[in-house]
Amino acid sequence: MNNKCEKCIVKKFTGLQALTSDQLKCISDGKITRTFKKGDVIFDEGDHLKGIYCVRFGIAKLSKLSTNGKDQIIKFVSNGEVLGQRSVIAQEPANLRAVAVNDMDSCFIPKKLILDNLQNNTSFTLELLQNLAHELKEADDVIVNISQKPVKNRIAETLLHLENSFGVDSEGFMIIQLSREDISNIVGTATESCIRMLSELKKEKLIETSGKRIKIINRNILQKLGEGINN
Amino acid sequence: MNNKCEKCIVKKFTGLQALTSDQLKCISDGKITRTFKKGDVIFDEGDHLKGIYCVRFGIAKLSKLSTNGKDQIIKFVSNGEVLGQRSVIAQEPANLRAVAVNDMDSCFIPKKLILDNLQNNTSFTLELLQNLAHELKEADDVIVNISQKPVKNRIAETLLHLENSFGVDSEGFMIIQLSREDISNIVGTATESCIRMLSELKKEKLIETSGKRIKIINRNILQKLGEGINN
DNA sequence: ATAGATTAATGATGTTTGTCATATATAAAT
DNA sequence: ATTTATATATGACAAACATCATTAATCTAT
Repeated sequence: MNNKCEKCIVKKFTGLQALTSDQLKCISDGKITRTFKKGDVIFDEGDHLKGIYCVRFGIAKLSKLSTNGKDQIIKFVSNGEVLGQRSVIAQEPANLRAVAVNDMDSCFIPKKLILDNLQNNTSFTLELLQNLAHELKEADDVIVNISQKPVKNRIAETLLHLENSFGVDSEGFMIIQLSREDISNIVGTATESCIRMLSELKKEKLIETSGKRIKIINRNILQKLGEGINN
Repeated sequence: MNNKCEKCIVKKFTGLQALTSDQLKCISDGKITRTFKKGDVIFDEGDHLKGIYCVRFGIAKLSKLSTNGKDQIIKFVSNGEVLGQRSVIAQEPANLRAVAVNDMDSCFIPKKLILDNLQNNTSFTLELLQNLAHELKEADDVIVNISQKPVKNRIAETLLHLENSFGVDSEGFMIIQLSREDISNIVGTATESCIRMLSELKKEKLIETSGKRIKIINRNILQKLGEGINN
């Protein structure tokens, strides 16, 4: 569905730098791959990352533990997108925890290679810059939404966003399957509140559910809700 | 107080690129300066920026209008820091609005010069990359705080952060003076709620106020509040 | 210095959201 | 297949927060 491998940063810089280093060649041949099972911690807050992960297949969630014990989900990363680049670029410990939402295949790119390329490969660096610029915009938008919209509206928006990012199966159910707790940790609310709102959306015939599976029925009204329009 | 001009990105790249272009020289001589008065809009959401602003003196706030009519403040920018780089780098319209909190002097750097340097000046590009990486971390932290901590705790944290960023005068009052509405737009709450919480903090002898001026008295307890510890 | 406008403060009240308790459904393990 | 654990659902209630109304204080302009 969402096969963005042509956007994968690995391809970008293998193509651009014409394989000057052995390491680079090694990676482009796909030799350093890492697989994770659903629930595996890819890296944790405070970890010193030895490289970045390019997701070949699967979905990871990035989250951060709050002092109140809740684990706020910041964003999801999937096919062709990259995990851990901020920490490696800034040469700082990871600010977020990365956990596999599904079974996951990734390509591991050692830190050294990244840092070498930062020095020598302008196209690569510019690509990263665009990446961070985009992430920053998204983060700012999340700040506005989360602080100013009520829970129900945030859930509506989250559902649309998840459907849009990861697609639906043949029956129209969203591919990504999250626990109610995960959803509540995206919108920043109590799990019970999240469940209640989903029930409401169900009663209002905007969504359907079947276990963890969620199907969006009335995209229009959900959209309006997401934009903060309540009736 | 907070004279970070040695960190100013202008100095960074004038120093590093040894003034190869006339434009560059012109800027480093401080010829293209722009001043703003308190309340002036430097740029607005959706504007196509023709360059970035390096703040020489003063403070600007970056905010974004929510669908509920509230103007969420995302961050402040002051001496030696840069405004508008994300939009120029990404070559996108501004995602945020920038308004002068004080009278403000800035150095305007035309877009063309930035983009040229992105192609040719690795050190400059790396500097920007570090910048964005840092901003992204800060934005992620804000997401966690704003979604998981109660208003009072967020206000405590905000006050400490503002004092820390902009310093205090000889009497110990914070240099930056914001309206109650501005503070409420940082923490994402109603103005009245914000005022009530400030009154509470005053009763608890954690802060003192005199008009818009705020002085922090008990830094320790405020710090604990900011960390989410409520007694 | 005074009038008018804006901002701050506080009370009363209603809404939203969180917490705790408990029931039901679903998944996992033996 | 049956038990055990875990996730989902819902009710009852409490806490946090928003909204509206009103008064007090501060700022601005003449």
